[in-house]
Amino acid sequence: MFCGIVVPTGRHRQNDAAEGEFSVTIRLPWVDAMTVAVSSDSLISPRAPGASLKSEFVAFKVNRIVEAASHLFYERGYSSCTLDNVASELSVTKPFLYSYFRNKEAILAAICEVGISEALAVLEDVLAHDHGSHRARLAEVVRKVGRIVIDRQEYVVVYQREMKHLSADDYKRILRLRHSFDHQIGEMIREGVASGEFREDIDPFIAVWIGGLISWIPTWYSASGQRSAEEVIEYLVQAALRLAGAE
Amino acid sequence: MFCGIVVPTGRHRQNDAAEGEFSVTIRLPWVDAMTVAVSSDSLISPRAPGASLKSEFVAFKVNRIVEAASHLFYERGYSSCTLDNVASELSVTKPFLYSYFRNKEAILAAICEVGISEALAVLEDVLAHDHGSHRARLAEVVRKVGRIVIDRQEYVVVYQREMKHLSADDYKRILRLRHSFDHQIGEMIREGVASGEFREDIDPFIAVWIGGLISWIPTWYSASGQRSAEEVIEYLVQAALRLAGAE
DNA sequence: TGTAAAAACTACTAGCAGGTAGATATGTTT
DNA sequence: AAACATATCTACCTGCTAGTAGTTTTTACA
Repeated sequence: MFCGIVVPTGRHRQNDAAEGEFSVTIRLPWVDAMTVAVSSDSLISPRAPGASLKSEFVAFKVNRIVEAASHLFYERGYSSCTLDNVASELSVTKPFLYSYFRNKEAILAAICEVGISEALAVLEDVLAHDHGSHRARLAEVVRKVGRIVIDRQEYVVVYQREMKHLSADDYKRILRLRHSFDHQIGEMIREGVASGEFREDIDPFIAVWIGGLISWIPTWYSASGQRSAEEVIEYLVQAALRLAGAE
Repeated sequence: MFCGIVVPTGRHRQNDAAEGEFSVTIRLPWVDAMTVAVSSDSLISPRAPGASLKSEFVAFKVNRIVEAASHLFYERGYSSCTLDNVASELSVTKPFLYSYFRNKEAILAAICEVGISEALAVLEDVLAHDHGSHRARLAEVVRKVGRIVIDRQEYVVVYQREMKHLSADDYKRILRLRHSFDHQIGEMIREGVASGEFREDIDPFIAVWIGGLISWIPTWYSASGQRSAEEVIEYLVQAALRLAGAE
């Protein structure tokens, strides 16, 4: 709609009530990172119900910024990539970015949050449902998280490499998400061992090794390479089960 | 000796012949990255035989620079870390660095080369000796490379994260080393499968998964953490053998 | 079509960081 | 001790980049 960022929609309509409600969350014009991951639609998460068209516009633009920045941060590194680079990638100008993000670091925080919050959501979804066995549950978590790190490849790599540039507050917030994820994975494996489905003689920190398998994928996987994402994920699941001694 | 970089030696002696010979390799004062990894002593590789005392001084200072830069690049990232930071870490000045390295990127190249060239040396050493079985040979390679990535933790992480900032030439040179390493590991595993010692139904790219296990260690291992390096390495070997189906 | 509000832009600043020229200090040899 | 060579430093330049103030353009709606 504006300057290369075309909002995909039909008619514009003002919804004052909804806008008022939502401004608590969106905090225009300083959209903070937390909100980004939750409120954006197509790329990052489902449309927030009850959001006004206007806030959807904002979420859409925020998303496009995060997407473009993620790609450039991935290629050139966070510190070497200028906001002018990001802006020109989107055919907008730097002050445009500043009307959606407090500063450069806030864009990074939004990127870092994508991968980990999606992984956490998937994990909690799997844990909430019954899968018959601990083995099946582990396989399902690994399969889904594997899918995320492949789909969000650039986000994940940027997160891994550039997290040190986050402000203290953002760093703590994102680390909390990460710890919650790690903790739940660890628990899941402990339960599998206790149930007798996984071998008892495995490394008590086996979750770390499985995490390595998964975390390393985004650095070597190439969408244009020989192996399809599906193939990689199947072998990943096989490798994870073998590490857990649950073949 | 000068300004915080104390060369640990007794007397100074001039050895014109040796100096002349060596200047081919050392190329004073523009020591390039290749030479660094080969010519430096205590930290990176054994003393080059026949080197003059003078060239040892140079190698020592180059080493100290690489060490300090590696640490700061690890903590702050390559692009965010200034050469003034590196210089003040060593209590020297920026032009001092420039008399040992062509530019900032050359320091990065030296860092990147440490881990991969050591790993390659270890791999070729293991392959040159008989280990009785393919299983034992794989275990030995994994054990030794695991030790390197732990000992050279910061170097390896900087390499993984910052390689994109290398000049095209340095990039190509270091990537060649890396490819040679990957290729030989792949061959080793193929031989193990062919011999019947490893399972046949494993992922043909299993070396990539084992590589992930190893490459991920430097990002989570902490020398001050609960687990000793030896313990981590033993579990690493166990995990690698299990992935190869060679328990 | 006119008008007010929102969105985006142009043009700028201040500070920083890579890199260098020339001065100074240190060591060596006779 | 003088003279030369080497090593290191001081002081600077230049280009770049995060962030901003104020102006212009676009949109929504009467």
